[in-house]
Amino acid sequence: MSTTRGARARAREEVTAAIKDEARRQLAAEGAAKLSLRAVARELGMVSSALYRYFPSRDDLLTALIIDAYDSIGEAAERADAALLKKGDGVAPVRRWVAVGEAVRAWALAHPHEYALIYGSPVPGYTAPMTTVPAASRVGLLFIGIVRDAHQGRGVAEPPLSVELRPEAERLAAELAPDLPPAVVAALVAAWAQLFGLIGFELFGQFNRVVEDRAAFFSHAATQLAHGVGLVLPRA
Amino acid sequence: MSTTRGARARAREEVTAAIKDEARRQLAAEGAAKLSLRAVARELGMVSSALYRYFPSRDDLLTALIIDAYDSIGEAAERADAALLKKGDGVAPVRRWVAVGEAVRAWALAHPHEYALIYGSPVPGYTAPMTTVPAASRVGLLFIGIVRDAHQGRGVAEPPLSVELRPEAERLAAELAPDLPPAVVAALVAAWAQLFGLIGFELFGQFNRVVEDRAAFFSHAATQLAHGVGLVLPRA
DNA sequence: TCTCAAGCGAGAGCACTGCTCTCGAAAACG
DNA sequence: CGTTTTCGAGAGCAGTGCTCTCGCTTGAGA
Repeated sequence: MSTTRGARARAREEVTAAIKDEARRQLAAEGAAKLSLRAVARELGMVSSALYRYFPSRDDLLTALIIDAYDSIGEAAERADAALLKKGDGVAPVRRWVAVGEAVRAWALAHPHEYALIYGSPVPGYTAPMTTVPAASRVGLLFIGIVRDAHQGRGVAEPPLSVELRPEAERLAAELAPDLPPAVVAALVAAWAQLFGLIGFELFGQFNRVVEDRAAFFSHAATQLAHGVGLVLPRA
Repeated sequence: MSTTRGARARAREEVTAAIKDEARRQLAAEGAAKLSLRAVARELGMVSSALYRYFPSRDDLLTALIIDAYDSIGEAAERADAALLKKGDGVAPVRRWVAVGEAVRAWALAHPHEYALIYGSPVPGYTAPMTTVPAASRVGLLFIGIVRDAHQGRGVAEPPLSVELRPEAERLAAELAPDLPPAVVAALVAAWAQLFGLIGFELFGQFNRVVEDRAAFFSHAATQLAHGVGLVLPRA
């Protein structure tokens, strides 16, 4: 199939991958603002105009990197959860929640510029195209899955829900997890955003000269967030 | 004083202010990435090199805008709190907390690019200079003040605190608010970061196709955050 | 009051960017 | 085999941040 489809197509994929790799290298080294198409081309031994055969613009290259980053952080999160599940079958959902949060944080610390690309401020004029949606959803879906498992195991205490938010909570639940109580889904979405708020503040320097033991701080806060969603502690 | 110090110095301040104003206009219109020194100079009817008499580099202009933005959002938050306090003297701290949160969110929605500048990903080679610290602290200090007032009024229920976080919590309390219990201070710092996480997710598009009634969602989440810090509901 | 250094704007110029267009070679297809 | 598509190279355009030099203006000290 894809091998018979010609050396042409295969070469194209290879060059495309090489461009992305080099771009990712520059991204990690200097940040998105200093990512230069010409520098990428130069490093690859080709001329800048040749690069436009593969990516119609700098923003399209960025978009490709964004999707890859979403997939990378999503996979890191999923692996952390899977590794925990493999250890034993009685894993408390709280532990899974915190482990996934810590995995996300670890990925962010290891790839700060890529994290900034996807969870920081959107770059130029640029609105993320629909193609990024599936990759971007992976971490969120993982959290939903954990809460769902907890709910099926009767491990969820329903969080409070104000009357003002009830309609929105029901809409959220219908769209994201119809099998979960609206109050849980609303709390889940909020906790999801808040978790990334903690990571963003740490990564973007807001915790400088404030929080010192950031790992402990994050784990504690993530645990509290899990409680807020209704995930209860394992019976000690 | 400053008037006798010469028309020279006054002209300098005026030009500096004009540059910042025009830069802020471009920032609001197109974002930090498209802020161009040359375009600012062009709009002001001067040549680009003249601008370097006032700001030694583009990054220095950005830094000035960052400080102004921090001051602006801090002032917006403080005004919201003051306005609430003026209405009556028995204002529940929870209400103040939520009002300040909503003011911060409103400012962010009104100045998305400036918000991205200060709470989004740091721009080029970054490392915010020390000079930004006081302005950057205003919102945080305001939250601390609210919790402190609540504590003096016996309106704080101490949040849970894991043994792992106790040392860090005590350090935080000693540094930020020695008169408050470490558990409260730790929860406060976490809630502070989480609140901006909610705003960032809304502003940077993470809530697109997810949360619809964002105002209600934010108010609810902010209220929950206040409870997490220990601010209790007013006795109904 | 006069003088001279400091402050300032204009202009040219450097190295760099994203992007477009054209041209010739090479590969793929009929 | 010929034709069409694909690709890289090169030149070029408009724009960027930033530096340097050159004169004009202005304000402060002798």
